[in-house]
Amino acid sequence: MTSRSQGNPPTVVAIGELIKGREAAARLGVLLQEATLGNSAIEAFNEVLDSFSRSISLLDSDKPLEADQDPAIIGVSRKRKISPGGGKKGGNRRRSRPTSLRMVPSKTLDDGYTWRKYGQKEIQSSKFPRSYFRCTHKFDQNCQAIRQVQRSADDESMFIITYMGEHTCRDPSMLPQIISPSSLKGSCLISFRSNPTDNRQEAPLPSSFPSYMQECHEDVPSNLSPGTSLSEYVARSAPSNEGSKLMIPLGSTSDHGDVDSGFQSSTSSIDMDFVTDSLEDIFSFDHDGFL
DNA sequence: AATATTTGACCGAA
DNA sequence: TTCGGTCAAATATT
Repeated sequence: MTSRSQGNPPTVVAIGELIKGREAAARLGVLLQEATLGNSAIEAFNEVLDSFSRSISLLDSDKPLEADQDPAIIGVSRKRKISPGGGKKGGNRRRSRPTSLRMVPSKTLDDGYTWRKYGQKEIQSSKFPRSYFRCTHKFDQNCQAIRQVQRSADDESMFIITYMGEHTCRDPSMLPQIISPSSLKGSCLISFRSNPTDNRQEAPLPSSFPSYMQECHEDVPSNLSPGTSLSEYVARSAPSNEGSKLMIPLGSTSDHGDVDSGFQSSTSSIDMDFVTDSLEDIFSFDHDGFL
């Protein structure tokens, strides 16, 4: 049955509606960015998202958001239970709570990283299946980044991409385009469409569906029960206006106590440095439309 | 041949 | 128990 907030159907439905509204607002945010509107517009947009998130977390009292913090980056720590497992197939290790979580609405699945799909699952609260990706370099370089991709319940041309963990890999093929994969502010997304050298997709979205065929094929079985009620923790950004500068939200590494990974310490900051630096140089970001 | 995806089973948490 | 996340064999793609 409805796992979270069960036993309270109206609330569940309300939450679902709020989540839909939030997704729609998030999409609007993308458009706002593309339109390069002023700060005030984006601020207003952020407020809308914030209201949605707050309402959702209020209603969903069973699962209070880690509020007060930037909801777009929920850092939680739970010890992973290592079960002997041994021999048997199947996931004997359920994913321990990620050190960071960011939800990003996007039209394309390309974010400059290389992902390997490792699963797909129909989920109760959505009519579309959820796909699970891990970084291609998980074993290569012990990169712990994963992401979940799900088509938006409201607008199937949009995806809600949930990033968990951080990239500790340094794949040369992705360096020049690493550029803020999850954008800033958690719910806004930058659409970079400039990488002639790389064959990675990046679709301007000509037709109805995004062309993200390079590494993933969401086929959308497109039939499932009419999941009216969603129950996801929705992450959103807080008005943390750092410096109106583009920033790569790799961080928030503050404290995971649980993931091993020996060498991830400084890599991210190095990359950030490199990226921000070269980006400003190459692309000359003057996005005043950004916060 | 190597590499990536699909898909059902397994597992832990709620 | 159900639900969602992961594994890994089978299959597809390169």
